[in-house]
Amino acid sequence: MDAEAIKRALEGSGLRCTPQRYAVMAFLMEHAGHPTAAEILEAVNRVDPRSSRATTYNNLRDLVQAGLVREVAVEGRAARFDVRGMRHHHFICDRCGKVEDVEWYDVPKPAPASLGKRSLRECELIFRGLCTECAPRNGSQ
Amino acid sequence: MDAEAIKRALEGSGLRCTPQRYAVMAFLMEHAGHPTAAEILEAVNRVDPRSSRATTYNNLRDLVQAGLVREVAVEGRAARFDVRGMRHHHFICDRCGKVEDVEWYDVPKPAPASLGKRSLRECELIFRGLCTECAPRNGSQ
DNA sequence: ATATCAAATTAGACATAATCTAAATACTTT
DNA sequence: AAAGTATTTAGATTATGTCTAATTTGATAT
Repeated sequence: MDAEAIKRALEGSGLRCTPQRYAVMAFLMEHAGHPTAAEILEAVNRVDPRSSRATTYNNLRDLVQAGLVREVAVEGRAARFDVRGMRHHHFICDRCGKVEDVEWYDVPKPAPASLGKRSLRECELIFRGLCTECAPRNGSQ
Repeated sequence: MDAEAIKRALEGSGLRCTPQRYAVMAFLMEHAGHPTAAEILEAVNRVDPRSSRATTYNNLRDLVQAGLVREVAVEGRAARFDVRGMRHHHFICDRCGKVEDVEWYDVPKPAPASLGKRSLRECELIFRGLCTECAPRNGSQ
């Protein structure tokens, strides 16, 4: 989509806009499905095969550190990623494990007493249940 | 702690109360620190070395399926577990990755429109920031 | 332009986490 | 006791992620 915007975002964070790094950002922006590192790598190399596994992992780490990308908190073995654009919550399907976005709304903060000396940066909601595909075939299987 | 309660909980879910399975439950009930499977295995075998890795993983899977144990949604490589006793939210430290419990309070549900046909079972909050230990040494390191 | 230097990329080895397989063992019910 | 099912086990296998050391790239200063 907006090549210039990606370039600016990267350089604004002190990261060079390399082809590999750009490709990771571009893919994440076009695919809100919370892909895993392996999926990102495969997708990037499908278009123009020129990123190694180490580079993809390095870039994901750098982008997360720069705050441009977020590692989503889900159970399950592989890390999943998100562009940190619009804030949103997450819905995780009990049955198929799919992770979907849910429109953002503000969440009441916990009582200061239960936070103690901790410093709070953000709150995120995780909903669980059955996704649109899995809800109908409820109890069964 | 309450050996009989664990036994009843297991059998109520159609699971035999084997020494290995019991040990997993007992350990989880005494340690609210969201241990990984490897930590559970090691702790169980420290007391009375008699559970294999496969068994520990099998039992954790069974206990999660039975709804007695929960796999906590965190980023990071290793799955972490919880007894499904008192409800609580989670706080994840940005710096050291520790996962701590935060006292439960009710969370406003999302607008029906943003859920669509999905069926909602539960909402859980994830807080992020710096834990009591990491908050002081803020920016540094 | 060219030299210089730090940042980024790479292949492949390594490490860690989780699952699978096939055989042995332990309960439960008859 | 016999039969049948659930459970456990060691070790192989897969999946995921990290590290290393060498090379390449790209920005900056000359």
